Amino acid sequence: MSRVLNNKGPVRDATSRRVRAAVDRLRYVPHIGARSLITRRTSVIGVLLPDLFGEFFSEAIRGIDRAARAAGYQLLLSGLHGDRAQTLTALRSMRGRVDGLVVMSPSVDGSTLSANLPEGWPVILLNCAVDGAAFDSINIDNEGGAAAMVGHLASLGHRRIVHVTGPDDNWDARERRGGYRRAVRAAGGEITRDLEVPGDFTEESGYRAARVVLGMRPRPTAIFAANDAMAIGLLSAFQELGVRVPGDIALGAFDDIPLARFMTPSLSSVAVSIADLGERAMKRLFAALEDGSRHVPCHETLPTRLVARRSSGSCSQKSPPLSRLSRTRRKDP
Amino acid sequence: MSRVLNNKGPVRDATSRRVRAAVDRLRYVPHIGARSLITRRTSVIGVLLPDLFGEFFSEAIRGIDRAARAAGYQLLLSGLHGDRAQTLTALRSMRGRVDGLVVMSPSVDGSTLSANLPEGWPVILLNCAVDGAAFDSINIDNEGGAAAMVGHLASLGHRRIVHVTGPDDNWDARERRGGYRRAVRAAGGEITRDLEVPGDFTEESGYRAARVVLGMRPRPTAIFAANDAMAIGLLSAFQELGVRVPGDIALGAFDDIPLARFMTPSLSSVAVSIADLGERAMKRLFAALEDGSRHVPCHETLPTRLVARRSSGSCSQKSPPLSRLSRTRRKDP
DNA sequence: TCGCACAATGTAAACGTTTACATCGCATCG
DNA sequence: CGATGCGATGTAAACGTTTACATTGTGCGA
Repeated sequence: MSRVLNNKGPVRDATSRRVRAAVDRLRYVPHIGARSLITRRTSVIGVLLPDLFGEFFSEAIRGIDRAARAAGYQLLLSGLHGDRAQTLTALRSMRGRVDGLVVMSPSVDGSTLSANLPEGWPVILLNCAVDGAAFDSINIDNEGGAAAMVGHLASLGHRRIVHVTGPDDNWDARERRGGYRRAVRAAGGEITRDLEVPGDFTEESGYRAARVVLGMRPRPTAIFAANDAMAIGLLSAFQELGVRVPGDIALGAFDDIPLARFMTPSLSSVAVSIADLGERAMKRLFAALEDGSRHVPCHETLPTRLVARRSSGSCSQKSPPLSRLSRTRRKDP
Repeated sequence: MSRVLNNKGPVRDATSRRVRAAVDRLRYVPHIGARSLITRRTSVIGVLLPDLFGEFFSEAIRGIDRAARAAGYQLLLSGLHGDRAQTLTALRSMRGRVDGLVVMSPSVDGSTLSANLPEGWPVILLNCAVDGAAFDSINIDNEGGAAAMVGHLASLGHRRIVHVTGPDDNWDARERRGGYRRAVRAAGGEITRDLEVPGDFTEESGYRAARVVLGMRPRPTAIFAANDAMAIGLLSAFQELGVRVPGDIALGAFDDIPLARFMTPSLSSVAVSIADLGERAMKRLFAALEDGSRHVPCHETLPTRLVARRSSGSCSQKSPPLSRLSRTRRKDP
């Protein structure tokens, strides 16, 4: 019976033993679905991610899972592939299955989201272009990180700095471009639309951007790529074309994926602890869950860290120190 | 009412419209949890993974999610950190929440698993050390892949080939060691316990193994690392110590993570399509779901592909071809 | 005109838990 | 000795759906 399994209400010791014996004998396991119907809590958190791809995603999940496990929650995962209808479907099928929601969707606009999100649900938005106080949110300091990288390049003497952008409909991309512009302006550098080469966060678009950049006159002396993947594409192209980095042109990027330090030359980038982002989001979600309906949404911005390596020309370090090795632990082959 | 939402039973057009109007007006959304109580299906698949870490895991999830989404299923994710009790807890809290299970757990033994798995549940085992016909299973051809890599090294003239192993309790690791031994024997090479250096799949253990290998007399001419992460550790150590690869010592590994081709020198490895593994598993699971109780468990082994790059000394290719670039697409920064 | 078949709709049981409440036995106290 | 209170246990309603079944309404052939 329910009272002995959950230690609720008074129950005599003998009875408890008798019940437990029967439970064992019949291999009875409670049906969690039925329980959550009456309890109105599922111990499940819904997680909506933009794309199930690459290090970024896996890091985010790792942080989220760590916090969830610690709090006794499970994760209902959904990777929404940018499609609006799919987002809606995913949201809908979460109803009645989850206690709260973590949504990371840099390319979905705020109104769509808030229109389809259930009223009273605890929701944490990660890196969403949603303004206002409607929901809790945690964002990466894209603007500050980008400005730091561009400032770093400027401090090395560069004044003609190209920015290879991310997609226009991506919130992170827009923020990073903003940081780029601010830093260029602050450094008294040149700021034109021509210096912004459109990309889409893929390696391939970086590869293509390389030729565009090399065609510019006078040739820019530095590039800030909006993410590491595009920087890798740029490096590949430069290597093929015999352009030396950072000798002929300096390069900085954003994300600091594990690959970055293994590139030749090693890639200067802006690091952000994605796992922390996820873990933090969950902690806030649990807090909101406790507070119930009387919860004031709050907004947080996670700082970034500039990692100067060889591609920006600031550092002559040859090999990575061992201390960083252990970070990339892989339990599974 | 249920009949109009699900298009079951006869219902007049006018009534249907009237009901739908009310549904819209009240913003009614069905409670999926309650529905699954009576229908006895949840449209959710439980996924148990060894560790939520790195490319390997994210690729697996990606394949699983792709197939699940296509079939209208959602994913209940759980990363079990090797702990037996946690595995049991995870399994238990899946009861009543999922229609089927995908379990990837290279370090859990078969008896533990089959003892705690519900009787009639459709379950697919990935890379598990579970023998017999109890459950469906899909495995990677670790043995064959390892043998291919070692054979590749032998064909380049190497006879004294070291194997840096994975953890002993890991099924993949044991299989790969078996492949190593078979290939060495077949090539008439030296086969001693001394040539097997213990590792644990981490970069750090690879780094440490490097010094062990360099201390051997006569010095081995080639190394087969049981996974890429350890090979990266080896490369770091060799670089620091001024040992040239493949000049002084050749190196081959296993997994072909995206990083492999960006290392200097680029890393020869054994590729396996993890995403395919996941997708395949889901398809089989759905098939089992259809068949109901009358389903014969079947076992499958996924082939691997040898990718010879510079670290093994077989190939002088300098930069990766563009065609491979698009594979590493990252939607999110 | 009266059944009759059949389509449309209303009704209630069922799924497997939790929990509020009723009941019962027992000891203590007036 | 009977009333009171309390700890232990039994009972049934509730959660939000689906579905089998009962009921009602309608047109049609006999």
